[in-house]
Amino acid sequence: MANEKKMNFVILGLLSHESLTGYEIKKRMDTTFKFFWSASYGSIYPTLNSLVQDGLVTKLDITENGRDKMLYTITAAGKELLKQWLVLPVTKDELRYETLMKVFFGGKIGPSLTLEHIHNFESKIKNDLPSLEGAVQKLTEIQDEEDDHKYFLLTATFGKQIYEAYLEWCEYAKKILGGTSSNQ
Amino acid sequence: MANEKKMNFVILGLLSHESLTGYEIKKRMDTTFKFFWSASYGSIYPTLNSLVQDGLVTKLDITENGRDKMLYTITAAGKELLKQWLVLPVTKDELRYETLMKVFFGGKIGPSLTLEHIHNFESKIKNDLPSLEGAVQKLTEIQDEEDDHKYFLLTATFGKQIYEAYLEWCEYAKKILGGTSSNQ
DNA sequence: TACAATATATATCAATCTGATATATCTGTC
DNA sequence: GACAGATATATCAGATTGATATATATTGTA
Repeated sequence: MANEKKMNFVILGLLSHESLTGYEIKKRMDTTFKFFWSASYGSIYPTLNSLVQDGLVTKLDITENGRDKMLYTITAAGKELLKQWLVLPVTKDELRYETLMKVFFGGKIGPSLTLEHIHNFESKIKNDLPSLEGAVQKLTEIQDEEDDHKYFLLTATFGKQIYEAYLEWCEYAKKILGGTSSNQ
Repeated sequence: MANEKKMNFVILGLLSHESLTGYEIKKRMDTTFKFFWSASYGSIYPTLNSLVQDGLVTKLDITENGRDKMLYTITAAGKELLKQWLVLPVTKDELRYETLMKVFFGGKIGPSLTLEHIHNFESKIKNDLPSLEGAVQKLTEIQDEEDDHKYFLLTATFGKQIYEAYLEWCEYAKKILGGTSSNQ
């Protein structure tokens, strides 16, 4: 249990909220989870198959609008295993920023080319920030005390706050690197 | 070139500053790079061998204190390839926080158990913050305009600022989750 | 109406990386 | 002299990515 792969639990978690297809699971990752987790189809589909094999999820072949889909639903055993995993201590929190790596070695290419990486980073953050702000706004308005919304609000707020910190750092970086006229 | 693995360039970058053993490379990752990049021995040693094969790095078998070491040194070709990679646009910046995942699904286990994850997260951040603050302090005092220190300062400052943002979020999370008396 | 572009949907695989494990020597200390 | 901890290298099963392939439905537009 302790060393089972995490993708199992990420998918069980999503399915604990509602039944989904593999494609929909990928979409959730690319939107809701975007800033703290990601996964590729190459891990989602094989994981779903193994979860079915282990009786943690059931697979239903449905046809919608003349299109074939596999709808996955979590079982009681799946819910139980998810809970067991959720209480285990976190094993890894990882930040892997290629931008920071290129900034670290920026002395090899000079301030002007390094600033390009920082501008690209800033653009991506500015592009993603509004959806996080919207999520925080929407979740703040909900008053329901019983629901999961508190937890969703916490993750969205995390994203909003660190993205704002990123933008502050970008301003600082531009000040530090932009003051020089040399390009190499 | 565009799709060569990143570990090549991380190692070339470190070796562009000074010659190192595989063990020392790992140590740099675990200290200096800790908060924005990591690597295991299982990728470092094989990568070093392939870099030697490609003529980007030379390997020197030395004996120090009666102990055998392999010292790796970057070649001119290696320096050139590193520069070419550094100017390429960043392909991926990734945050993968298991803590956030467990907070997101916190409704399944309740506020009390979710708070434990947040406390653990907070402890780790508080433990790592002083070394980042020390690095920022030290690098700020350096006045040398020609050196790489500006770039090191930028990465250290990034770490300091986001770690501070994390701690602010922890306070907020404790307020949101701590106010309830229910434990499930 | 025809066409292109995009979204929906699943599947597979080589290349890569992690985490664990193994082995061996050196250093400090009790 | 026994033990823990640091130094040093190596390998491998299992997990994951990024690319690629295939096929149908929907939407916009000319």
